[in-house]
Amino acid sequence: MPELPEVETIARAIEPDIVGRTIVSAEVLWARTLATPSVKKFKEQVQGQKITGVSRRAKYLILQLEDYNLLIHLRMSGDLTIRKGKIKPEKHDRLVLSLRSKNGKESQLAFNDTRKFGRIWLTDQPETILGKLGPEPLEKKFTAQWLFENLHKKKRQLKPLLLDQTFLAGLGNIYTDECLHMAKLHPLGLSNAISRKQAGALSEAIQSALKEGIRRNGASIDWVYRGGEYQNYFRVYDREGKPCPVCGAEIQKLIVGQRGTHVCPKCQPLERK
DNA sequence: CCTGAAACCTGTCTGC
DNA sequence: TGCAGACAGGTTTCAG
Repeated sequence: MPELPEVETIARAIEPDIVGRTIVSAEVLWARTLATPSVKKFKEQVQGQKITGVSRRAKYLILQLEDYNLLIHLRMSGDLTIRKGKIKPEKHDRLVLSLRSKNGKESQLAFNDTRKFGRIWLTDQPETILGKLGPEPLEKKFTAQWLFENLHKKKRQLKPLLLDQTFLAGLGNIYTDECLHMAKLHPLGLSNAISRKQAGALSEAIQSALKEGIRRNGASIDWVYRGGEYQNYFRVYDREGKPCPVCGAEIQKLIVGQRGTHVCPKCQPLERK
């Protein structure tokens, strides 16, 4: 499910329900969910910590605790939900934090992750994990100029490069297809062949696709539903065989960097190779 | 440096 | 109906 707009949506949704609460205990139902530290240390260290803030960097959710940061990466199928009271874990719950508010109300923050790819880190050195990420596409460091210069430092296929979180942070398979279509660029185009004008169009497209995703509370597909609506506005993603909203040509599906990739053959021509 | 393949997992859908 | 195979929003690691 989660790319930048979905993670942002979840961060905003859970923030009011968890900030100010104290973690009473932790239940770890799938040990490998914990990237660091060990289950034993995790339980000891997290217990008694008050949650002081919630934020997002790239696709990581960050729960700020008094003495640590709790980093959560949802990967393919992870989700976070708040449950009131004391209840049994649900199917596919991998880690559950029991919380208590000032007035003694109990609730739980559950990390549910069907495919078990998600990871959680408890650390006082978040930079060791977040430090290698590229810029946030919605922050001021990310400009048309920055994008042009950095695309030209590499000679890589556009789509895999945009998916590379050390290059730019937050895009995933859906939003990359959408923004390449908006910018009329082919996913297999080479990064160093992009003109200034194309880089400008791409930077605009990236920001507008992500902002639209956030505005619509992300995309909800399959079994994960958060009330997001962006899936109803896909231009190319998951629309193989359907008409391009711009020119009416049939959307084609191909594989790029092992990922299903959707393009309009007319709007996004591939110039040679 | 760049690309592609495989691995990590479970569930759903498609085609025979 | 059953079953094999493909595929799914992400990332890491390895081979060439």
